[in-house]
Amino acid sequence: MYQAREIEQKWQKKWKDSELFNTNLKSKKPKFYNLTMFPYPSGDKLHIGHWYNFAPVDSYGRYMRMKGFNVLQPMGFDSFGLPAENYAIKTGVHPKISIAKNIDHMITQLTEMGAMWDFAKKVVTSSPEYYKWTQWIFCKLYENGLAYKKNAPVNWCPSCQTVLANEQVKDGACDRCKSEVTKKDLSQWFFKISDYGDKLLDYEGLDWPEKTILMQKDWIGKSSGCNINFPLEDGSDVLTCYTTRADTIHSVTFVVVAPEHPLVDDLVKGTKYEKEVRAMREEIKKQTLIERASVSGKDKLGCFLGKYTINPVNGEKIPVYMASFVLMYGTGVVMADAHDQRDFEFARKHNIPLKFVISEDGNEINPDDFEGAYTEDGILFDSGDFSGMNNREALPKMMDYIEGKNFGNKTINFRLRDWLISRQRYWGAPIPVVYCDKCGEVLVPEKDLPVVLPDDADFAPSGDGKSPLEKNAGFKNCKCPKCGGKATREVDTMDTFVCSSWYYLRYPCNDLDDKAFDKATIKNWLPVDMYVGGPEHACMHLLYARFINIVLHDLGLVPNKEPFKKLIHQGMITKDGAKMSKSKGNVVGPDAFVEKYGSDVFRMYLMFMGPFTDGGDWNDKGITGIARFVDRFWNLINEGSEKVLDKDLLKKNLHKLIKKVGNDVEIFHFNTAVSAFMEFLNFVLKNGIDAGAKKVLVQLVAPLAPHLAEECWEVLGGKFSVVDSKWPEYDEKLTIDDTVTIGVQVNGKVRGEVEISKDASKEEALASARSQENVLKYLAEGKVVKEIYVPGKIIGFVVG
RNA sequence: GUCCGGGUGGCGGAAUUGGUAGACGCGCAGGACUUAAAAUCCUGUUCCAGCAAUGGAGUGCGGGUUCGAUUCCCGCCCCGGGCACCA
Repeated sequence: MYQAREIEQKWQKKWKDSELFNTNLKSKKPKFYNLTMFPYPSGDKLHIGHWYNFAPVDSYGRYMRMKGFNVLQPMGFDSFGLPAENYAIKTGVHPKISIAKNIDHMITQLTEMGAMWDFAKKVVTSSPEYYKWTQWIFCKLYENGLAYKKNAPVNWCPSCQTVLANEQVKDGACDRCKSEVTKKDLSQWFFKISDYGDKLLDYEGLDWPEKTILMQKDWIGKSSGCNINFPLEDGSDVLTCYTTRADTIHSVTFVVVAPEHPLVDDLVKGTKYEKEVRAMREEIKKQTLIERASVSGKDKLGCFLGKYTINPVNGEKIPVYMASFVLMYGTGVVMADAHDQRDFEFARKHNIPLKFVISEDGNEINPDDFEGAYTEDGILFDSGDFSGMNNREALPKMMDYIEGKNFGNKTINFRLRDWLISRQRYWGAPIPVVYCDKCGEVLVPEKDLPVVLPDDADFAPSGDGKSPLEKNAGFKNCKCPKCGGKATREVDTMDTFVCSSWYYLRYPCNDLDDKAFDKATIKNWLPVDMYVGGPEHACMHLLYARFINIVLHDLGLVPNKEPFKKLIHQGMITKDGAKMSKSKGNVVGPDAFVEKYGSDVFRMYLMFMGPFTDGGDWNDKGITGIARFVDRFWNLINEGSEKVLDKDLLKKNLHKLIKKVGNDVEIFHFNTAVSAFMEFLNFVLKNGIDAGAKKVLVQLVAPLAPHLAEECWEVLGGKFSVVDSKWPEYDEKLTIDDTVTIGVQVNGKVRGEVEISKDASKEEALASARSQENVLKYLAEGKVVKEIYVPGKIIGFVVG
């Protein structure tokens, strides 16, 4: 019986004492940066999801180490943020204290996992040594015009009492606490990520899941179209509309302005429409994001602004409206027509005339005969010189025409908004800016960093939307770094996603006190070769980190443009099909299973459950299969019969196993790698195994069951440590069988099977198939009209 | 609404440049060992019929292409995820 707990503790101690996992960054071996998204030290325990994510990453890292790479596999803690602060508000325990305690506990558990974390390089984002450099990065962005403060309607979470970035709002609700998000006009800090749309759309050289790239692309939302100028009839102003559908310009019968557009006030000022428009705007503002989006087209709010404008292509006089369905995207003004469903419905409601310019065959059609918009592509009519053309083919030509006539100009738009990074909360990195009576907004110089977060703040939210630091005079009042005069500090803190957007740069440079990172070290170690984390970060952390890295790259601070070369997402572990959560009370804790079966069994079971990217549903029962496997493995190594029945077959199967396990681990298919071990074990328990094969077997299992392998390796007289032994090689020839068993089909139905040489000729194969009684029986039913032989796959007859 | 994934035994899952569907494990049934139990070992296990050989059905549903389809094509249904007034 394998004494898992005892043996695992023995090796955990030895690994620690020997500093086996402290990566020597200067080694001559090829580097491999193996990274998993660092955990948030909330609660004080690793949950099953952490294990499911981390253990396979470690298995992969161990495999790469045995393949001869100098593997850097660091671990750290994303320790700023709301959970710690909310916990503090609830219990009165300072986040600094609870975070330190949780990190300690998590390190103990992470060690029990038996993973080769390099804790010597750990980062803790809430430590001044770290956030000093988060602030420094803020400064770099500020100095280059990429960080700015502006007053804007922003997402506000009434429950978290803070603003949120667009990326942190899901279905109109706070991504953290699910409260409904409202809009609030506040002065906030932004990072100018919207300038980086095109650079972020360049995925050259990245080995990322298609889906993740697609999600980011959708989020960035590049669209090309043109801005078309519609002069007001009275000549007082010009309305610039953004459209991707310049082909419908001849059907435009009205223009619509977004309610938030400053132009609305100018247009109605001093007219009889002023009062009505103002009331309508208030009503629209009262709607939440969800309401505004859920109302169907014909119920949209809006009204006439009392002005007319001229369609530049045909000189027609058309009315100007304001409506809730127009967003502050593009120019915030759109041209409207019968080829858009929203426009169509809005026009019907307000009795605005409509006309078509596209139909299936180019013959004139009339909106009066239609219930809704005509949104299909087709042939243009009533469109001047473009009549008779396919609308999609005409589109680029019409844009050229519009530009040529000076009616407007081609332009590109992105859906991506600037990243709102200020938070009205205590537990975050202070924004290194002060406000001086004399000098105005002043950036804190590098020599004065970090701006230290005070320990004595009253972290309870004030309820007025202001940061708790507002009331901390010791923090707030300061001297201006420029003139030495009286000044106050910025009291907002940074979004934790800023902290996590550069941590991967810090790990290999963690011993530097005088800079965030060292260019030469970065050049050696970045990009991250393998990055593993949840898919929910596609448009948050993964986008932010790319943005920050690209900025640092553009500033010449980081050699590589992209931070993460290969990306993989782990799936989610559920319980009875439901997401595990404390509130549902269905959380499965790993500790009891580790206690009972040991870490190796537990992590191997998680890997055996299914493909890594799929996740799975937790079931207490299945783990016994892995426990049995480990016991049988242990017994085999210690007392397995060395009397081998078939030496050649043993050798062949061993080489097949080497190939299979290596290939599977490389693509994170741990489930089939474990299956292959079981099959091999079942084979050698019958066939017997020799000492050489035992050693190879132990090496192969080392990435998946590190403690078991280390102990077996010692038993077999191997030199410490097994992870520093060379991964076994296989002979391709030995992995191919000389004979194959293939099926014989008659009219597509399997009627027998034959064992033939792998390179048997068609004649040999067919002859062998005809020797089967059952096959002959079916062949006798008619005349053979076709004979099929696919070597190694199938023999087939078609009987007519 | 739209764009991605996915749907295989009682369960987790294997197998796709079209070629014997169900590897491996769990569970279950029977047997061995034991006074007994646990543990362990052996045998069986997609469903239906049959002692068996074997035959029939079968990879969400309905069609199609093919000697042959879980795999390719068309049309649906269901589940998971992303985006959602972006003009």
